[in-house]
This record gives sequence, C-alpha cells and structure tokens, in this order.
Amino acid sequence: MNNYPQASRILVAIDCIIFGFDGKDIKLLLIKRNFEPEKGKWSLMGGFLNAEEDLADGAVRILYNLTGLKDIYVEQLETFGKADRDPGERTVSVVFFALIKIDDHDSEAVKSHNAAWITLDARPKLIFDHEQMVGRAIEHLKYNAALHPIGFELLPERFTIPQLQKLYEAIYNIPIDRRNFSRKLLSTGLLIDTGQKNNNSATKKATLYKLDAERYKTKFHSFWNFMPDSMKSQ
Amino acid sequence: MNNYPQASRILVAIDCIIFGFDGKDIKLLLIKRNFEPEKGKWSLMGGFLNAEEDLADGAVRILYNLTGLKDIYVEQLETFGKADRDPGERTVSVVFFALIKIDDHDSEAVKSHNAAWITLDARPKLIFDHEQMVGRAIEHLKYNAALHPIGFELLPERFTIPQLQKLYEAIYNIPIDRRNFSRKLLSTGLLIDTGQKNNNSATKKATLYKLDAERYKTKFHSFWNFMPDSMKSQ
DNA sequence: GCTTTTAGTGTAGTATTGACACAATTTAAA
DNA sequence: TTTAAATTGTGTCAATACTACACTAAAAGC
Repeated sequence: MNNYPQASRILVAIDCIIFGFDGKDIKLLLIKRNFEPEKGKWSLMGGFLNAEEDLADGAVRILYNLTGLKDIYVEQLETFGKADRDPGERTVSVVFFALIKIDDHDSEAVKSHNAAWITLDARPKLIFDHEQMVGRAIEHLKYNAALHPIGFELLPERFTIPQLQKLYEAIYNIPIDRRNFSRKLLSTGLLIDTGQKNNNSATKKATLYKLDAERYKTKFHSFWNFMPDSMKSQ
Repeated sequence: MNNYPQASRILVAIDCIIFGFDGKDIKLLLIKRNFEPEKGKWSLMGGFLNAEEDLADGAVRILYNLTGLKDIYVEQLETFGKADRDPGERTVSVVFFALIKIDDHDSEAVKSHNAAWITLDARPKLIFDHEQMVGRAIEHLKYNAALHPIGFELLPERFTIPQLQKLYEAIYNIPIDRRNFSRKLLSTGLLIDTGQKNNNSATKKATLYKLDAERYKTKFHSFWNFMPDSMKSQ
C-alpha cells in the first residue's frame, strides 16, 4: 500500500529535555555520548520513533530508558526540522519537555547511559541544534511556571513553601519576597498541610505540604490573570 | 551515507489551521478534498515535507499555495503522531497555527483548492485526526489571545477598538464591558491613533488605530500577569 | 540561656479591576 | 429640521490584589 508515492520518507527522532531541581539549582540531564555519531560529545537523550509506535509512547520509552521512571510530567515542546540539522541524514526531531523529581531517578540507568545532571550555567556545548532546543525549553519553563502550577513536578511529594520559593528563585534567577510568595501560594488552595515538619532543616522546621490532587487537576489554569473570571475555569 | 540503518523512515506531513475573522465570527479555512485519499471529505490544508525543505518553509509554502499570502502569522502548534492516524501509511503530522487578515487572501487560490471559510460552529466532520487538531488550535487561540497581543493578526491594518472587542467576544464567546476593555487596551501602549475614523459605521464613527510595531515587538509578552514585574520585559 | 538561622504571619499604601452611567456623534426617519 | 436609535467615548467609585516592609517563633549550637 503506497498512497503517496512521490513523498519523502524521513527519519523522525525524539529528543528529551529533562529538568530536575536539587534544592538549589535547576539541572539538566545530559548524556556524554559513548556511541556514534558524535561519540564523546554531549547531547540530549534521544532516539528514533519506531514504525508502529505512537509518538507520545516513544517519548515515554526514551524517558524510561534513561531515568527508570514511568509517570513523569511530559509535554511535547516543539518539532525541529531544519533540512540540515543532522549532517548524517535528514531527520526531523520532536522535542519533549520533562520535569522529574530528581531523587526518584534510577541512578544505575543514568550511569549506564553515561548521563549526568548539569546546572544550566555549567552546561557544555551540545551537538546539532540541541543547544537551541534547550534554550527553547528554558523559555518554556519560565513561561509556564509563571502561569501553571508545574513547579511541583520538580519537588518531592511532600515539600515546604521555602523549598518551592527556592525553586522559583532558581527558575527566574531573582529574589522573591517570602511573605508575598507564601500568601499568593496558599491562596491558590492547591496545598494541603500534611501536619508534618521538614526534619532536614538545622533551624526552625518548615511545614510539609502536599498537592491537593483534585484541585490540581481542576485548577491547573488558575494562575491565569488576563482572562475574565468566567473563563479561568475553562 | 546511512548512519542509522535500523531506524524507520516515515512520512512527515504538514497541516495548517487557518483562522480568520469577518467582524462577527471566527472562521476556519477548510478544504473539501477534490483529490485522493478521502476525496469529497473535508480536511485541513496540508501536504508533505519535502526531502530538502526546512519544516518552517514547508508550512509557509503550503499556506502560500492556499492563500496567496506570504507574511502571515504562523506558529508551530503540535505534532500528531499516533501510529494509526493515517490509515494509508504511517505519517507524522506537524500542525501549524496561522492567523490571517481575512480580506487579504487570494480568493482565486482558495477557490481552486475547493476551500471555504467556515464558522467554528458550522464546521463539518474532518478526516483523520484533523478534528482534534482544530480543537487544540481553538484552545491555543483562547489561551494565547489572553496572554499576548495576537488578536491584531486577525484584523485589518487599521482597526477600531469596538472591532477588537467584537473579536475577543467571538474568541471567548462572552460579552465584555466596553469601558474596561478600552481602558486596559489603551494602557498597553500598543495602539497608535491614526486620526482617521471608520466610515463603515452607520452611526458614530469609531477611531481607527494601528499597531505600534516597535512596541509590539518589544512588549509581545506584556499581557503577562503572574510574573514579577522585573520579568515581564523578558 | 544566649545567639544565630530560618519559618511564619500582619499591615498599610498603591495599583488594578470590575461594575456602572452619562455625554457625544452619526444616520435615518418623522 | 427636529427627533429617535444606534453606537462610540470617557469618568467614578468600591472591591480586590499587589508591593513593601517588620516583627515574632522555633530550633540548634555554643
């Protein structure tokens, strides 16, 4: 069966940008390639879309291979399709954006792929157009963390408000007023006080919160601001 | 040269969602296929990515074919890649989102493609997953028109505030208070009073404005609201 | 029990938003 | 040529949200 005899068949790659947060810095999971092509250079984790595989499944597969995690936050980001972007062969790459709880990943899998968590500032040059992809992803993170409660995806199940604040300060690289941040956050109604305290602290222990999963789903868009109130729920 | 002998080569399609506004309703430019496959059914305008063509150029080519326009507002929206989405052959489709000034299009080109402007409510069933694509595009339009000044792309070069308000009311399907809308809009500093009046009106003639192109570029993100002020300019 | 560090909350001034009413312009009909 | 109908343009007040800022509380180390 060939309905489109004249059209070109092209390699479709999947590349994954994986963000983590160690309590201080935003980090990227990058691999130092121990395979060809571009062996020895740094790149994003990637692979090719299989002939009978759904695109989203391909992303999950590749993320699972590297992190050992299945239920992680993934969004499709953008498809890169410059004709010459891969000098080996014409390849279109669909880039996925993932946020993971950094302590959950399978460090064996990461080691076997020769991967490492690297801060944004310290990141090496990457192959092909992967640098552009990362730039786009950072932009997306900044943009979306301002509008939707995705920051939680980078924190442990139970987290404190100061942790969340440090995360936002890392994303935007600015200091945030503690009191205003806390007030705005609590007013979303997304946090549930677990009654527990954070024992990691050497001084006053902060309250541990968890996400209200129900509200999280229904109020995913609640950071919106320009919309008339009647639209915010849609 | 074949660096990736084991990977699958796949058809890469480009599908375009084209929005227009006639002063009253948001409309989609759809084609009634006079070619195989799915001849006689309605679909989005599309085509295949050529072997040596940049992805973005492919979108521009396809949009030009249908509308006769070159400088239109285009964003890449999302790539659809379910394995079975095209029953003819495995095809990944990159969907583009375009906003055009409806009076500018080349009606000969539209006619020769058997295309028509159809309101969102009246749209027919579409082939494959094109229905989903349109749904995603409408969502994107609602979301982005609230955050960025993209509405202007659907209006003539010179437009009135009441026209713009009708556009927003059509996008969100809600009534908007004239006074508050006007105040918020003018406060963006994006509008330049041309000194002219709209002669189409049968009653009081509204002031014609044009976009301040400079400010439009630098303040494209100025509808943001959750971000700290220091970030809004970035 | 004193010091240091971090967490948690309150308040007052300012800016933005939403709800609302009236005046001005234009055409067409009386 | 006045009057009515439709539409545009602007002002005000109250409620809300935001910003800037200061004090109290808890925990650990000395």
